[in-house]
Amino acid sequence: MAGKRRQAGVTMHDVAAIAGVSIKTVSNVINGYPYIRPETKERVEAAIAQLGYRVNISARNLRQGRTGMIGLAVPELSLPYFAELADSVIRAAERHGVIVLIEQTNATRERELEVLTSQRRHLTDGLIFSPLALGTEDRDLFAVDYPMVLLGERIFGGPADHVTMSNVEAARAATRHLLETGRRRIALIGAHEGETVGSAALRQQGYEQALAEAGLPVDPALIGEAGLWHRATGAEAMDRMLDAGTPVDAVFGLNDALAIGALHALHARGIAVPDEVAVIGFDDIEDAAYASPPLSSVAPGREEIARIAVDLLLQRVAGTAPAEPVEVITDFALAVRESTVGAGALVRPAEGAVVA
Amino acid sequence: MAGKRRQAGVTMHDVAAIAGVSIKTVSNVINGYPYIRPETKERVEAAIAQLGYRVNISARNLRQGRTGMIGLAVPELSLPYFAELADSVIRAAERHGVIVLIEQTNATRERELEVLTSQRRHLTDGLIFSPLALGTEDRDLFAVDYPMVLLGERIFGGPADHVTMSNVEAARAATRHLLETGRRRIALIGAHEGETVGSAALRQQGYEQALAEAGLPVDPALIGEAGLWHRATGAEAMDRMLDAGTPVDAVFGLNDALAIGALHALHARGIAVPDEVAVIGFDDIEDAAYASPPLSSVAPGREEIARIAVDLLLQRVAGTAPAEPVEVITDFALAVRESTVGAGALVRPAEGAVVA
DNA sequence: TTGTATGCGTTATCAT
DNA sequence: ATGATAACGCATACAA
Repeated sequence: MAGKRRQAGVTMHDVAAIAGVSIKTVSNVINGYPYIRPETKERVEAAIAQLGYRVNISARNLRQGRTGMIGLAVPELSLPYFAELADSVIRAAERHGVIVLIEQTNATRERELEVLTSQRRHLTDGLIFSPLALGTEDRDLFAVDYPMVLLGERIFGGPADHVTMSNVEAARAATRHLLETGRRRIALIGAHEGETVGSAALRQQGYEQALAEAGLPVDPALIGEAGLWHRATGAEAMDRMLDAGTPVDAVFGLNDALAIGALHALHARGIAVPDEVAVIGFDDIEDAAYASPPLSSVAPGREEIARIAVDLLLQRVAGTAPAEPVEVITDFALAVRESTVGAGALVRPAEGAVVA
Repeated sequence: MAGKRRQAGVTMHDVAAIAGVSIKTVSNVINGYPYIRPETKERVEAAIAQLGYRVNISARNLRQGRTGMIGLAVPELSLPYFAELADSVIRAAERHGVIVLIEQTNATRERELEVLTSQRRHLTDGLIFSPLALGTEDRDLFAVDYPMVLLGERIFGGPADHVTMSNVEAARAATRHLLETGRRRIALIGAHEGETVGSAALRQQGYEQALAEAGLPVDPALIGEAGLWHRATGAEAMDRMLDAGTPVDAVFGLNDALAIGALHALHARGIAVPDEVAVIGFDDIEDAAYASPPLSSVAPGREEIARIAVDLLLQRVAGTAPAEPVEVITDFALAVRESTVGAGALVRPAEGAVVA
C-alpha cells in the first residue's frame, strides 16, 4: 500500500471489462453522451461504483489541452482583503465548474515576474493576477500568450483585460465624508511617495481633490508613508505622526489594515474615536465592521470584481471575448460606521449604512 | 490565437528538431540529467528559449503518476484563521517544491464528503483536510487510498495521520489566566451543546476543569451557544447573555472571531474592557493583536502545524512514513495582551508577552 | 553520452 | 448505439 501506486489504479479499461462494453462506451457514459441504451448505462455505472473508479484528470487534460483550472495570483492570503477576494473568486469559478489555483507573490517583484512565466501557467487555462510590485514600466510583460485578467491599479492600458474600481472617486468620497462631518485635519496613512501609479497614488489623488474642493491645503505633515499596507505599518505611521505632535482630527487609512493599525495606535494613547479623531478605511473587509469602534470604509464590491474577472477570463479561454483588451470599472459604496459618525449609529455593523 | 490552441503548441519534438537532437536529450536537459555534453545542452537550451517552450505538466503528470500538488481543504478562506493556515501551508509546501490546491467546504457535511472522493483527488498527490462537519461517526470514511493528514478536533484515532494541539490543556490555561487575574464570572462563548467531539467540546472541557480546580461551579447562564464561530455569532451570543442580565466579569471566546464579536458587543454597550470585563480568545490570528484593546489569545502554533502536516503528508506520498497512522500534538502558548491585563501591558502587540 | 520505442488514461475519429 | 484505434506530450527501459 505504502506510496507507489496509491490510486487503486482503476482505469476505464477495467470498468469496460467488468461492464462488458468498450472503453469508448464508458467514456460516453461519464461524459453524458445522450445516445446510450439505458441498460448499458446502468451496467457501466454499476461497474464504476463497484470499482470506485474516478476519471484521471491528468489524462483528460492532456487529451483536451485544457485543465479546468485557473490561476489566482495575489500577494498574501494573510492579508484579509486578499483572503476574501480569493474566497469570492473560488465561489465564482465554482459556478462555472472551474478550479482555482492560488499563488502567493509576497508582493515581490521577483515572484510577480515568475508568476507570468511559471510552469504553472501550463497547469491553468488562464490567470487572474493582482500585482503589487510590477508597474507601468513592466506593462509589456503582460502581453502573454494565455488568457489573463489583471486586477488592481498597477497596470492601466496594458495588453490584458483589466477589472478595477474608480479609486480616485472612491477616495474622494471617503475624504469628503470626513469633511462633511466637520473634520479639517485629515491624516492620510499609507502614502507611497514618488509613485504615480498604483492604489496609493490614486487614492491620495482623490484625497487631495476633496481637500481642494473644500478649499483646504494639503499639509505634508498629514501624509503618512507606509510601504506595506499591513496593520503594523499603519500603527507605526500613526505613531510617527502623533509623536511629531501633528494635530489630527481624522485619519484616512488607504486600506482597512492601515486604518485598523491606526485605530490601535490611537487606542494605545487613549485618544477617543471618533470623538477626538475620526477614522475611515478602504476595502471594507469583514474586520472593519467588527473593529472597536466599527470602522467606516470604502466598499469596493469585492464579489462583483471577482465575478466579472472570472467571467471575463473564462470568455477569454473560450475564445468568445472581444479581440481588444477589456477594461471594466466597478462601482463602490461608502460603508458608514461608528468610527466616523459616533455612537449615534449604533447599528449591527454588518448592515452599516451604505451610501452610494 | 483566440482560445483553441493557446499554447504555442511547442513540444519537445519541435525543440529536438531545432536543436538537432532527439527528444530524449531534450528531456534530459530539462530534468537536469547530469551526463550531457555541455555544447549539446547549450544547443537545446537555445532552442527552448527560441521557441519559448514549456513542459506540458499534464503530460508529465500522466506519465509520472504524480502531480506535485497537494490539496488543502478548509471551511472558508474568509475566516482569518484558515486564511492564515493556508498561507502557512503554501509556504511550507513551497519549500518542498510542491503546489497547494485549496478547496473550500463551507463547513457543510455535503461538501466535506465530496472532498474525500472528488475527482480533484486525482489531481493531487495527497490531502490536508480540516473538517468541521464530519465527526467521529464518519471516521471510517477517512480510510482512503491516498495520503491524507487530518487537522483539527473532529476525528481522533482515525485511520489517517492527524496533527492537532492539546485543546483541553490550552483552554484550561486560558481560563486559569482569567481566574488568576481575579475573574470569577467567566462567560464561555461558542459552545456546541450536546457535542462530545470537536474543538467546542474539548475547549469547554478545559474551561470546566479550570473552574473546578478553582472550586467554582459551572453556571449554565455563562455558557453561550454559537454554532458558527464567526464574529457575528460571537456578538450575538454576547448580546443574548447581557440582555438576559447575566453578571459577567470575563469572556472566553472559543476562537478569536467569537472573542472579537464579543468585544464588539461590549463596546456597543459601553462596557469597558478589561476594566469591567476581560476577554480572551483562541487561535491568535493577526487581528487579535490589533483589536482595540489588543486581544489576549491562545496561540496554537499555526506555522508549526502547517509545517508538520506538510512534512508528514509528503513522507506519506513518498512512502517513507510509518505504516501506522501518526498522531502529532503540537505546543501552544498564551499571548497575553491588554484585553485581560489592562493598559499596564501597553506593548506593541506583535510582541504580546508569550507565556508557555 | 544519446537515440528509439513504448505506454501513461483519456477523448475523438472514424467505422459499424 | 457501440467498438477499434489513433493521438495528446512526456519520461523511461533499453539499445547503441
